[in-house]
Amino acid sequence: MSDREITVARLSAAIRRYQREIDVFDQAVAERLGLNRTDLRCVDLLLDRPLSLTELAEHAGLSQSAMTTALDRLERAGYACRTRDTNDRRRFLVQLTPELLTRVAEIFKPFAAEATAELDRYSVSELETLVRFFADGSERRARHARRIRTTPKVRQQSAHPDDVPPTTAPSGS
Amino acid sequence: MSDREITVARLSAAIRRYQREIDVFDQAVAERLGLNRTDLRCVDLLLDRPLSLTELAEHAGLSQSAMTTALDRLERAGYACRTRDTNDRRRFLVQLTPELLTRVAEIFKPFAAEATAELDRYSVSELETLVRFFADGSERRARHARRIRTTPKVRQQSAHPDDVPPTTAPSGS
DNA sequence: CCGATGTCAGTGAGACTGAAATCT
DNA sequence: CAGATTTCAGTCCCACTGACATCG
Repeated sequence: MSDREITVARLSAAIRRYQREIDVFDQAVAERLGLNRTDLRCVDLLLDRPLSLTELAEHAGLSQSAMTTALDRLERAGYACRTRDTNDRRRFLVQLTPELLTRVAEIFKPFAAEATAELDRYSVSELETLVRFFADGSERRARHARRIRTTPKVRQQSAHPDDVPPTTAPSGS
Repeated sequence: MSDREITVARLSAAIRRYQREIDVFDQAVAERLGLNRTDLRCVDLLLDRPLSLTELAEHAGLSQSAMTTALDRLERAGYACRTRDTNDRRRFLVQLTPELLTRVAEIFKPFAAEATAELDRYSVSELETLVRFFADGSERRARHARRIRTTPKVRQQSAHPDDVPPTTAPSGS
């Protein structure tokens, strides 16, 4: 096994662990805020910019009804609010409250400080390598997610022939 | 704004997008396999090695009861099986079936091929930079997840004073 | 009136707590 | 019997579908 192969193997393992720790971390953040993972994902999306309910539902991968109840939860928690769109009075924009922004900042401050300090230990060219890697990885994952969703399933025989073999994805989870 | 600051900002954005695309990708994989996200997480854990039900529950962050029903689903789908532990006949080990391994391989093959080819465009020293970054990030996230879970909440006044202010995390999500 | 936006009602999946069964 | 492992029963949260109200 070459040096390169060894390093690639270590990188694969490191990425796998990284993904798991992101999950653990996000779970801790959600619990601290008293939110479930779905609501936290909505908060993350809203940190970029206010969105209408429909837009939010699409980005979060929820139905409009589910989005309505999720948004009700966020409002009841005092983390978001509906503000009528002045141009189109059917719709509204969802905005995060200062309350939420404050709490998020409190939670992330120590983490962000450490992460920033850590980045000082990387040269600009190393940082650019990282940017390239993450950008490529994002693009590739997005592309293959589409492939996986759209590729027709090969005839797959169930291990339990008495089960109904679904043509479309079973249990629309 | 210095070159470094600009690159750091781009890196932050790239990482944020990366995390979202991982979520989208995992969702597509789960749907293709006919699993929910919880079950997919269990599969991911079992790819490393067989685990007892209790171990699996702990790693997946589930109660033992929830783990039982999740495992029932995986068995019914033909993706996992319970095999008695010969040493301790109370417990069993959960193993993935060849059926599942085949399907996972089919799904990931094009993705993995592309990712491997992409890595050829990085020097060994660049790969080592990536390993360092992911390892540090994992460790930091794990550590701060513990901090977030254990730090006592500062007296936080709810935006809705009529709500019951929970001492522990509400809605045990 | 038609299309778009958001809400409401009813249903089902899945996770939790707590009690029970089985094995060492 | 005590302790560990897994399962069962009942409950609750949350997402979905489909119908409905409202606005442009």
